[in-house]
Amino acid sequence: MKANAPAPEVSLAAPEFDLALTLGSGQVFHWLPHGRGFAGTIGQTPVYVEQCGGVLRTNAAPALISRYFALDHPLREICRTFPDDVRMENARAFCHGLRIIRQPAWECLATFITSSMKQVAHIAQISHAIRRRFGTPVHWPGGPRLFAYPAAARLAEYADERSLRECALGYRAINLLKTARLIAGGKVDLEAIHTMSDADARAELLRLPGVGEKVANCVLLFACERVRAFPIDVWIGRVLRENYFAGKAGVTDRELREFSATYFGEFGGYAQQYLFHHARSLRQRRQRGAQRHSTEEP
DNA sequence: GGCCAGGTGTGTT
DNA sequence: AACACACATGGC
Repeated sequence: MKANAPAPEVSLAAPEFDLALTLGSGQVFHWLPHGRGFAGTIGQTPVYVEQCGGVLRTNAAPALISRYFALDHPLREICRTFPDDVRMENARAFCHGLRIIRQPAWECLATFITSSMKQVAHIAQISHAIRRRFGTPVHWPGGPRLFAYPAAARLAEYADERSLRECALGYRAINLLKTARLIAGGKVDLEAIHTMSDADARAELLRLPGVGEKVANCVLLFACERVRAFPIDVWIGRVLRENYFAGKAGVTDRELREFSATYFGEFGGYAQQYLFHHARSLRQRRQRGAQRHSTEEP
């Protein structure tokens, strides 16, 4: 485990940041625990990064690290914009230091196309399977083999539905393949959405097979800096219904969308991520508690 | 072994 | 616009 962790060559200040929390919050899926930190890729670059208090140590360029982990986001001010209610306050306290990172758009899009009706752990498995099979191996000297996420053009050329199903994509395989072809063929320009309005960028993403409201919002939030984008999945749906609609029956998806678009403010995407991670962590805690309880029985 | 998972596409009222 | 339903796979 500790073998092959490179001597971190660079340090950079990272106040108001929790690396492990950020990487474990379900916005990115390929980072692996390594040495005292994590190993992964940022685009084509193999990266090792570890946190020691308010400092990050890494073998990569500080500018690359700083941009990817969004260390420039004014996190304290962002959290101040959250609405003042009990659930939000608990999530904010629990997620102190969690940042919305800047992922490469294609790998974010592709990963979330594979995410529907999948648990977080399984999304990570699929990401690694696709990287191993179609991605470029990269590594630092003496380090473990890491794989960059294959570009859309690479999947369009080398993958087919069968090989993607072998990566455990199931029925999502054809969607990823068709989307890769649309982007590789220039029918949809992922770069162009960065300069569009939120609404236009969302509409453009919705043209892609396997991309609905939820996945489009994930891409806008995690790859396009649209910090207001508010993905609503089963977890967030439950949080909203239970905490902001008093568990009332018959609340429609449309009502949830309209409520969340305004109530959580200009950094709604951040609020959403805090609520999401908090809710998932609470369940894990409950499950471990229940497990411990059941194993206490004779 | 049934239930659930960071949903989407399709077809029907 | 709202709803029902199918869709693969793995963890618990």
